[in-house]
Formats: sequence, structure tokens, C-alpha cells
Amino acid sequence: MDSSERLIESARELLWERGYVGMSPRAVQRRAGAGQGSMYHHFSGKQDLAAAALRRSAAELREQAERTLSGPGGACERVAAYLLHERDALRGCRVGRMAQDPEVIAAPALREPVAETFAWLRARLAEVLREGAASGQLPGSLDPDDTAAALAAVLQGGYVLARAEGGAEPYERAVRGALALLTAQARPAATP
Amino acid sequence: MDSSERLIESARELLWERGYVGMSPRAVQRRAGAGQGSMYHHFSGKQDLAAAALRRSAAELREQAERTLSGPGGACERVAAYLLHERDALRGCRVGRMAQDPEVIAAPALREPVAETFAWLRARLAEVLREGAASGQLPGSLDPDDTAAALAAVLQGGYVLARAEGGAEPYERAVRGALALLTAQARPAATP
DNA sequence: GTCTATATAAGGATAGAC
DNA sequence: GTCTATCCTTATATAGAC
Repeated sequence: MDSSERLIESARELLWERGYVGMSPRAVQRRAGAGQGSMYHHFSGKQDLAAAALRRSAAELREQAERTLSGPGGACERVAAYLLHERDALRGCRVGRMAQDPEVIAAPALREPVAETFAWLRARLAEVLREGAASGQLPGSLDPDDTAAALAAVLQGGYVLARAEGGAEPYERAVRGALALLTAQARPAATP
Repeated sequence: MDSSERLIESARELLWERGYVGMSPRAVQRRAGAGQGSMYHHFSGKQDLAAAALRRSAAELREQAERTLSGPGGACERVAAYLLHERDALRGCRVGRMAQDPEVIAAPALREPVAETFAWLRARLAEVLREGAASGQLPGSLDPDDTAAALAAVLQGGYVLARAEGGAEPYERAVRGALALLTAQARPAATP
């Protein structure tokens, strides 16, 4: 792994742990085992490095979600699989975490990957929910866009509660609670 | 308003906007119109000041929630009123925001108000949901603790989505979506 | 490409005068 | 109680040698 690569991976970790404001170029360099010169050779500065790291994390999240959402099973089962996917609740979401940072929100290069990720996720979840309505698994009375937003929010909010309280329990409860509300709406999938 | 008071209020604003890592004593002093000496006379340092500000924000959140949750109407209506309470989605939650900050999580004096707030909120929401089950408005099949966690998470996650995408829409959708799932479970309240 | 100065500003706090 | 002076460290970046 070359040093540019190590810098990006180190930035990804530090962004996750400390956010953009809390990520210092020095700390990234130390963790990557690279010097000042190396970093400023590959990247124009802190923001440029963070943008590269963030784009990678956003792509990763998206690929991971797509794998589950386009997997086997009925619409409801795929949404459930996505919600129940194993996550470290206390670490939270690499992408969602950035949304709190005012400097991320203010810098288009940093904000775009974050905005796009969640716009995509909501749309993709809504699409699956629409399939569920079309197949009769879910009632047509549920607005798929609203439901999708609620489900995406439960995950992001679950992280907040878990970190606040110092344990994964609130996250797990939130996911279970949301899933219970959703599946209460579903009839068993047609089993062909 | 004396200068101690102004310092706390300024700290509250800056914590909200920039988080604990991003809040510098200098910036608080400037906003409060107070000097170094004044701040260090009233508070032992950044953490002490932030703790005072955070305790106040936590108390405020709790009082606000309690007003709605102990208000008039059936259980379901009170939960709905709490969810629909007007909030600035792009600014987010003064307390929830702190949960992302590693230095807040690491410092007991900062973390406690955050942890207590959400533990209380989940418990209080669950209590109201239990009332709803007892009165027959909600089905006994819903786990009140799980549902409460899901609802609290929807709000916190709604803020994340809103900030990420730069508009209140995802927040509003998330709240509507969650409420739709909940009220689909409810029968009309007994109208005595 | 990477290293070692070097630079300016800010962070966070202390000391002592008034 | 508040002000000013001072302190050491870190953040972020540039410059130029190798």
C-alpha cells in the first residue's frame, strides 16, 4: 500500500473517530506513517484529503446497501435485511457523522458526497418499498418516500442514542421497533 | 444579564453550531462580550463551561418534551404532538449533537447530561405508549421500549438527513413516515 | 516523492495588576 | 470580578534540500 493510500485510510479512520474539525493533518500523517511533505505532495491540503476519504466511505456505504437491497427475498425481507445488517452502533456511520460538522456543510467538496449518499439511500429504499406495494406485500396506503426517510433516520438516530448512552441497546431497540411497525403492515410474501 | 450568564448562553450557541471540539473559549468570550479573566473567574475551564451549558440545554429539552407528553389527548395524540412539535431541522438537537463528539463521550461531566436526557426520553415515551396499550388505543403486540427508541431515533436521524441534504424535507418525511406507521396501529381514541 | 526547516495563527490556560 | 500580559502547544501550510 503506497503512502497516498495509507493517508486516505488514516483520514477515513480519523474522520470517523473525530470528525472533520477534529481531524488534524498531523494526526493523519502520524497514523499513516507519512511525513508532511508526502501528504502535501499527494493532496492540496486537509480538505482535499478529507474529500478523497469521504468519497471512498460514501461509495462503500452505497455498495454495501445495494448488495442487501438488491439481494434475494421479497421487498419487506430485503428492507429488514438492510436494517438488521450488522453494524457497530457505538462507532456510528462514517458518512452520517459528517453531517453535523459545520465546515463539512460549508464546503461543497465535502458536502456533496454526504448529500448524494443519503439522497440515494432514501430513493433506493423507497423504490424497494414501492415494489412491496406493487406485489401486494405492503399496503398502498404507506407513502414510500416518507417510510424510506423514517427507516434511514432510525439508523442514523439509533447511532446517536447508542453513543449518547454508551451502549448498543438503544440502537438495537430502535431498529427492532421500526421493523415491528413496518412488518405489522405486511402480509406474508407470496411463496411461489 | 451578568457575564456568567452571557458566557453560558454563548457556549450553548457555539456548542450547538460547532460542537465541543469546535467550541473555543476565545469564541465564547468574544460572543459573550467577556474577557479571558471573566471566563476563568466563573468557570474552571472550557469543560466546566461546556458542562454548565449542556446541563441547561438538557433540562430545557426535557421540560419541553414533558410539556407535550403530559399534555391533553390520548397517548397516541400526545406522542404525535411530540413528534410534530416545531423544530429547526437544519440546526438539529442541542443535546443529540454532542453524542458524536469523542471528547464529550470521554468526559463524564459532559456525557452524563446527554446520556440521562435520552434515557429519560425513551423511558417517558415508552410510558406514554404503555398508557396507549392499557387504554386499548394501541395493540399490546407493540413493545413500548422498542417503539419509543424508534421514535426518538427518527427525530435524531431526521436531523442528520436534513443537515446532510441541506433542507428540512427529509426530516419532515421521516417524522410523517414514522407517524403513519404508528397511527396505522391505533384505533381511534375512546371519546368519552 | 519524501524530508527537514520555518511561519503564522489559534487553542487553552495561568499570573498578577487593578 | 475583570483586564492585560504571557506561556506553551497544536493546527495548517509553505519552502527548499535531497
